[in-house]
Amino acid sequence: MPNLDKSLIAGLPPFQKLSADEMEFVLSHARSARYSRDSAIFSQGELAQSFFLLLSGYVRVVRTSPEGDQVVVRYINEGELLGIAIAMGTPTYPATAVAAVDCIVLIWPNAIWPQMQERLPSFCTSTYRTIGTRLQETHDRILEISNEQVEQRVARALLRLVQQAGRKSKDGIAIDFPISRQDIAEMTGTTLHSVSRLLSGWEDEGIVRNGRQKVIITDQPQLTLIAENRRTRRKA
Amino acid sequence: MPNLDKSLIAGLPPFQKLSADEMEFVLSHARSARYSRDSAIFSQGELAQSFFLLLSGYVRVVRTSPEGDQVVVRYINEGELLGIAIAMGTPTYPATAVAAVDCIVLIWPNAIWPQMQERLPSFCTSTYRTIGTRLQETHDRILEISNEQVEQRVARALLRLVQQAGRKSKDGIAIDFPISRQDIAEMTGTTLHSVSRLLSGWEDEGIVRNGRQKVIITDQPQLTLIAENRRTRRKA
DNA sequence: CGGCACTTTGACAATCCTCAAGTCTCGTGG
DNA sequence: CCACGAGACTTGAGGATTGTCAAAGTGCCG
Repeated sequence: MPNLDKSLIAGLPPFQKLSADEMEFVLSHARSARYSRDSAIFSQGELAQSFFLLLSGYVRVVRTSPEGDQVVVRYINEGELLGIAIAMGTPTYPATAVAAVDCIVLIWPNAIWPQMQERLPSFCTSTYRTIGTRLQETHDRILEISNEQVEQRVARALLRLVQQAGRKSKDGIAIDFPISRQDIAEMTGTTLHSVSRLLSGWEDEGIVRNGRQKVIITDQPQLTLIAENRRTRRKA
Repeated sequence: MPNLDKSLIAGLPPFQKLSADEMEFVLSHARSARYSRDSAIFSQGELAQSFFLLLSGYVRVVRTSPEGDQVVVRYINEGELLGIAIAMGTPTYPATAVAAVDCIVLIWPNAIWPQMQERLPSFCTSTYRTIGTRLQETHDRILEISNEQVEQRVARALLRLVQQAGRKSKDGIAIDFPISRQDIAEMTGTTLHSVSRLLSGWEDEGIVRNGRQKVIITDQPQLTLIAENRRTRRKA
């Protein structure tokens, strides 16, 4: 196993308060792996044997219903944990994680979780905070889907993506990973057709620029207006 | 402070594995309180200073958006924890808890959480499992709202209520607490009007019997059919 | 260069929300 | 005990939003 350097994880929230020794301990039990774009890091229903930290790239987490419908649960950024079924007492992964771009992850076997709980309480606290935050974000999403129009929801989703994974390009702010209309639809509870229509309309108004699996936001203030104005009927 | 008897909590999942001494310890830090119907146990945004266990009654947990829209996050049953912001590292309560009927709760100050973490790991593990389960249920709800019609969603919500708080009555299975059309609407992301129409229709078909803040399910198999029989929203 | 996946766009329709007007139930106070 | 009022519920009409169906572009990879 290659040596993993402390600089990989130093400064990341989960490891914020750890001493050099403790980071050594953490890394000594981790291995790293590379996942190429569109490959699965773990799959829904699979027995959870490890938990993960994303070192580089972006991961899309997808949940599938028994009927085969899907939603995008979230996108994971660099430095975030994923697959932490062990911390939730779940024997299997509750969703599927797919590399949205080529990714590098650290992997720990679930077996060391008890030790970490004992020796690194600050790490665990951080993990539980992460789960709590995600629960609340999910509730906010239910509020959104329940009470807002498709237009607002898509606008908000884009703004969140900009916030989370925006990268300055010369035309505006681009989402830093490939994302399809279908993906956006699965984030907002609508269809790819509606998303496509909205994006086309916004492009005509100079708010975004569209491409294949690509969205560039060129007028964020205007998009924010759309997200907040419930029920602004704009005509051609 | 009145003496709290171990029999109050013995057998409840969070305290399953505790010794008599440990239960003594837990109870020595708890106080009990009574909340009358429609009163708030804690409020969204309020500084979280305690966590709770519902001994008797039912509690409705509601989340409100900045715009004032509400959704019912869940109903809490007897024996369940609520207001466990401390376990999620949240300084304030993320939702409001309202007594759906007269309730009795146990209350612990957040200050003793660190001690419990240290002395009663099984209790904490159970708490984290609870949070994990709720996160997954919430994701399932997003799947439902995103992909199913109003009719299916309301049917499913009723079935879940039956499962969770069904009580045999001579006509069928009644929901064991008062629940309005508006409440059901806020559970399913629709309007009280749509819920009312559906329930009226189902009453005509002999599937339910309706009353003021009351629903009795008389034909559960038929309702299950409605919940599952969905016009799929699938794409090519 | 061919094929595939992604995207766009039009036409149409239905689900479900909004608005509006009642009716019914129940608790409270006279 | 009865009347009253407020909150809960029902129901109808109408139409906007947005999903469905269909078909044709378009960019990209091998």
